[in-house]
Amino acid sequence: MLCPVTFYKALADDTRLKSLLLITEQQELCVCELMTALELSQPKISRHLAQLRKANVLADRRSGQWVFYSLHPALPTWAQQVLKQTLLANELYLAPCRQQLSLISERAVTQSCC
Amino acid sequence: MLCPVTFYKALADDTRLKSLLLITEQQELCVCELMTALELSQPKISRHLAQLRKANVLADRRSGQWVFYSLHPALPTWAQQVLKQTLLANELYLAPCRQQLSLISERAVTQSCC
DNA sequence: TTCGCATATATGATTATCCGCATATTTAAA
DNA sequence: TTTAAATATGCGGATAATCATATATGCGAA
Repeated sequence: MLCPVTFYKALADDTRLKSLLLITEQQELCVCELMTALELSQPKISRHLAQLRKANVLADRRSGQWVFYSLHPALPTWAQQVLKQTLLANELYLAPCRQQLSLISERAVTQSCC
Repeated sequence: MLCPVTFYKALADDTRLKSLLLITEQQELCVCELMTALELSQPKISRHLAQLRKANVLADRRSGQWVFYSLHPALPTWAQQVLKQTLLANELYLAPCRQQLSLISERAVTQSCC
């Protein structure tokens, strides 16, 4: 059972909120994708993702050397809807991140990964 | 224009979240009502309300010696919906506060105020 | 004007949060 | 088994949030 204030503390940071909204939009992202999308250091991303994991907001799945994060399957419906609404109503907030994300997906066609 | 992360920082504290949800539910509440509803000190309530006021989440209206707080008229629709959804999906979170609130409204019939 | 109630704010101490840096862990490939 | 890539975490140090206490302000009544 997710306490509302715990949930909102998870959203109360720029790095975490952007990560969460990007994951809401893209279903699943790995750490290196978030690193380049947000243009932030690896430990910083990783630490915030760990917080979201501990709060049961995100779930992680390892696939080889990559760890993919997605919304936790047990995340309450109301919390999911809050994320979706925030995403839809704040299109521009994620624009620079999407820009960066699109660059790696192009690169990924030719090169190995992130 | 309200930045999403600013809004969620406003919700990321127990006192503020409960105050906001109570105000969402009751339309308008004064400081002394929130004090007894949350069973917290006057300066503590006042300081958190000031934060919400500065963030343009709440609006204040003075009526004699009382100051009534309500959701800011310019609060974006998405933010209003987030509050409403949180309220509906977390009935029990506010139960003790409502209990305390009902006690003063009974008292208010006979006595002066809060 | 003086008093009392409701509310706001200043101050200093405590605590929580966030960060960079270094290092550990896990996995795949050589 | 050594190496490199991806990810996680330990450890201070800096910054910000929160709190309790004391005090200030604004308003109505006497």
